[in-house]
Amino acid sequence: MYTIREVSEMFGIPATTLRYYDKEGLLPYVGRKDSGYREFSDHDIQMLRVIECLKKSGMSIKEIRQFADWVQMGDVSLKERLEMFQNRKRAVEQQMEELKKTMDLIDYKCWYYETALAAGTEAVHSQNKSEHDRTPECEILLKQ
Amino acid sequence: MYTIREVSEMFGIPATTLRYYDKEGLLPYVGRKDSGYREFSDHDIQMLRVIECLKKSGMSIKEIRQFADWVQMGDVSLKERLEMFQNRKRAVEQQMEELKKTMDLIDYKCWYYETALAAGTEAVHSQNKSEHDRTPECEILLKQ
DNA sequence: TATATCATTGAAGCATACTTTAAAGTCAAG
DNA sequence: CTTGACTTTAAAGTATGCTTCAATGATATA
Repeated sequence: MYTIREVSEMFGIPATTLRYYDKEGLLPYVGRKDSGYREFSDHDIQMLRVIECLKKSGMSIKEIRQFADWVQMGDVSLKERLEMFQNRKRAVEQQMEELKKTMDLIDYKCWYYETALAAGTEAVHSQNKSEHDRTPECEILLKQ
Repeated sequence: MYTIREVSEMFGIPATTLRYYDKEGLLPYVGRKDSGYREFSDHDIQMLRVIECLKKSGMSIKEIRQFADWVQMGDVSLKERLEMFQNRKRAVEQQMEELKKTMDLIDYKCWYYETALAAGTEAVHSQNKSEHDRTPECEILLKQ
């Protein structure tokens, strides 16, 4: 069993945020001591790991709450939960594709500014179009 | 030259958002007709592509505005702009690593719910720990 | 047992990135 | 030359995800 502060430090999430998640129904199994203090179990730690994962996959608090509700419903919601993770898989695959394209443009811009800096002026990229003959992929990049 | 509507449809960005970007200083070169209507040039289209890229790399409007300011300053800011894109490169590399870890947990959860659904109950994953002997990577996943 | 640190709550506040509204002017087809 | 669709603005509003506040109670250590 862990205090809210221990969990906070474990995840690098502010205690206020953990209380917010609890209030929003994302942590339905967090227990309480007689004093009213929250008691986080290993199960709650697991749940938090999944919450972090779902957040990184692009889900909103509301959508994660739906998942938490399904968890509470037990085996009747197994299908929904499977479908949710399958959808998340697709979403993350798309995000990865997007990031690759983003990286391509960034790589081009790094090259663009490296050569411009070496030349002392950005004009090297507009004055003679011949550079594109040497690096045709840049044109493709800029057209996408 | 393009109207705001044409650019909006070109990028799938609402015209209101384009006006917002303009107001925030992200599109410093957008011209105007005599009527006051915005005129987007190919240069502005390029800028928008870069803005989209920087957004996807995790930059805020404020930070992108800084970049737009550097662009306006000309060659004196070449170093800053190069460093910015180099930083973006690192940021996107980190995001990719994060996404991979996220995907690992999602893949585990897909397997978890596929087998649970096949068994008709989630209990297959708690009743006999022997499953972990067959799939030790799952333990690693859950511990990370 | 004092006291510093930690926890609780509901409610209000905040930052970001838009989005909507309202009133007014422009454009283009018939 | 009208009419309907498009554009302009400033300002207010919205959604999301926290974060802060203020008042109050719990815990731990010297």
